[in-house]
Amino acid sequence: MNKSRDFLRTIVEEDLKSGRYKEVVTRFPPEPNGFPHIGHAKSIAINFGIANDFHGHCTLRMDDTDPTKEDTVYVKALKDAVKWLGFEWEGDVRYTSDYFHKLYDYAIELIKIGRAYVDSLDEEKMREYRGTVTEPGIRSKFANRTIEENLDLFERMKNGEFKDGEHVLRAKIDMSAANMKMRDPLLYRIRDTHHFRAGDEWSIYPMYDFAHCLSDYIEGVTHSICTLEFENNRDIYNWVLETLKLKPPRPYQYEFARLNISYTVMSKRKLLELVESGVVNGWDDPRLPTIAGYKRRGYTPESILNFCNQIGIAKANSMVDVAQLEFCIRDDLNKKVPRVMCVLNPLKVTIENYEGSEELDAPYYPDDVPKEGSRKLSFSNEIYIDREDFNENPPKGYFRLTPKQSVRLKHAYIITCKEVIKDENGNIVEIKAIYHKNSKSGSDSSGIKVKSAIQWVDTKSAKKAEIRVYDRLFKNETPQGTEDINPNSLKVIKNAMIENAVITQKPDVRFQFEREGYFYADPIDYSDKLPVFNKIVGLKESWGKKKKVSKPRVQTKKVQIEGVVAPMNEAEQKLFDRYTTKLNLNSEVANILARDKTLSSFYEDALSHNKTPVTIANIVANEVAKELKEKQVDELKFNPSEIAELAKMIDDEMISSKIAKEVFQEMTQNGGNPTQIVETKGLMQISDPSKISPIIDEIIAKNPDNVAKFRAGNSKLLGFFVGQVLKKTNGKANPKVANRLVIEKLKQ
RNA sequence: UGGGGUGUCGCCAAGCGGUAAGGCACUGGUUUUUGGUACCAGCAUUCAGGGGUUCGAAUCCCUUCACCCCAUCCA
Repeated sequence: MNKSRDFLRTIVEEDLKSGRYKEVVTRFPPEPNGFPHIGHAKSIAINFGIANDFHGHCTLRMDDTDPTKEDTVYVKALKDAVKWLGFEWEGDVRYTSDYFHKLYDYAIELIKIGRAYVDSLDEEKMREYRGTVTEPGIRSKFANRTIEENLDLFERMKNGEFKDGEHVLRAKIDMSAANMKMRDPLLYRIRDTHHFRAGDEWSIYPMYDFAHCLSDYIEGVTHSICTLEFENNRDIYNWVLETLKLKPPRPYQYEFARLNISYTVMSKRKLLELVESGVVNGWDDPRLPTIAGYKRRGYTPESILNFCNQIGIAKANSMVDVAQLEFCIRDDLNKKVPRVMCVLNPLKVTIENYEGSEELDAPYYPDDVPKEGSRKLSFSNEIYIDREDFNENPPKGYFRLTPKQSVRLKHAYIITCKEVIKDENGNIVEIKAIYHKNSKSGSDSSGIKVKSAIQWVDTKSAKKAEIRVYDRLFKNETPQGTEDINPNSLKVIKNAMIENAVITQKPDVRFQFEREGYFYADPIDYSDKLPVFNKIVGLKESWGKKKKVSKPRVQTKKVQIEGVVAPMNEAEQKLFDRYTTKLNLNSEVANILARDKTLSSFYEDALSHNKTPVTIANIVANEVAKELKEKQVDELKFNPSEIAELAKMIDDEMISSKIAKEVFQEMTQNGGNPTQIVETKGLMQISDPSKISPIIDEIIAKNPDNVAKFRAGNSKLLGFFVGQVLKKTNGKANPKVANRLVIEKLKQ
């Protein structure tokens, strides 16, 4: 864990420190109705990661409350994903369906205390009665059923006496709640469907909002972490646990932003569409952001996990650049994977002055990768190089083979082009070259300088291989649908030639094909007879890129239209006028006070104790206003007269405004008289220059770099020095005096 | 539109009143038998906009704007 924790870890740490929980318990709770994707990986990394970091544990729970959509194939995929990423769940896999009996009992309990009822409205009516976001809803007449009636009906629902949709169980909360989710949410619905685990035992199934919080509670979860779209559901989560009066400790819900990656889609629906329409070849298509897809493509779990760590956890909706993921896999593979040679697009080269054949020593790793191992490479007068590595009319800056430019064959000799053979259409079909005998790799005494070393394979020993080159699935950064599909997302190269050392390796191996990228032996289609490799990711390229036009950055000044502010009513206007003219408040402060009834009466009250209207106004309009955002006046631990007293101390320069904030902080938390707080805490301001001066000297002596920077014109640093003085004096130094003194001393 | 959220570099993201972290991307340079890697250097006088409070504001207050979520018997 690094120094700056994400907000979730901060919460967990505080809860552990405060003793709210003895141990942290999280859970990864997917619904088994689809294949997991990299968004799930983020959630897995968060939940299991937090549990690991704080020595707690994490459960894996299948949230299987909708029998119409769920299936065991997804359960398997989900379990595989967690395991593949290297995590272990606590105990057995849990299922919400395991808790159906307990959940049913809780529902009965809710009915018994009059907080749940059986509603028999049809779907349409129910929607109508729910109201809209701006209008309150109406309670169903069935909400008046007696407890006995509800109990009876609910039991009969369970027993399968009714058809789907005839009745539901609802929580009795508030049909006019501003939060739409709280308008008597559904708890149970009738589903005459076979459940993949519970079989046909149940005719009713609990809804997410009822099942989830209680399942968390049953499992002893402490921190229930989910994505942002559940923010509105948090109220129900709390309502259920609170009205059931469950024995503490109970879980609390926290939300984070789900993962989006550019050039791909993440929603279950869109993924399903791609698979079903045949745009991709199944859920494990290497172009898909599914775990199965990344796995088949050749991504390592380490790289995915590292990616999850890099992107962080926050609440802002965001879209991560794929480049970040690509960096992670390159970074991982660079350290791990052997380099071999493969020619994707072969061009024959005949070396006219070479006879016979030989075996060349070729290490698997470059010098900067601390790994051992090498293989023998056979070399003869007929080899293949990549067509891209020869150019008859090279552009400027081309480093490879040309009629005039020699090149090194990696691990072998330097060759020079002598003749270009073309077919009747003018296509290059062969290169005739000569090699330089004394330029052998490792014992080069030729003195020839070349600009690059290229990969090659010997025609006699090389094997044919199929290479599947994957590119991003979509053309757009934020694809909407199939219309944005990149038609070239898969290119199959049938005639690539690969050095035979590769073939002797077992599957589940990754290689770097030199100068091309990282490749993975396809776990399904690979055979020694027809090797098939998937391109995981290319090497970082700086040559091709230069030619691209870099978009000129258009610096547009942000212009924003100001909205209209509601005009003040007559009383507010009168108040405003009095404040600005009589009391000399600035218009902004006067405006804040005049428009807020509680604030203005608080202010008036304070004013009766002390006649320094401006200082009091500033405190009321800023500090008191902050408190009143979350509290009612009668909840405040301080009163107007104490605020007036605080203001007086500021005016008398007994304390600085900085200290005043600290005192105010204390007043809000524990109450108390400001004068007393200042006395007991010894917060009286130090304004005597002779006391502050030596401290400044000390700081100046300790920070010669910053002194130099300040003198060079970095005036921001004034804040740094004053800050240090304040720190040394526990905030008591008079900052105005300190400011003046620092400037004086540094100007010398 | 009512409610709930979120705005810090091209993309993520720290920061919680005292010098705007870090990663990716990008741009130079050094090393290099991968146009890879590694290394060095450069990349926010400014935190959605406007006001206010303060010696000092990304952080506190007011206000405006933009985006996301909520009216499934889905989760």
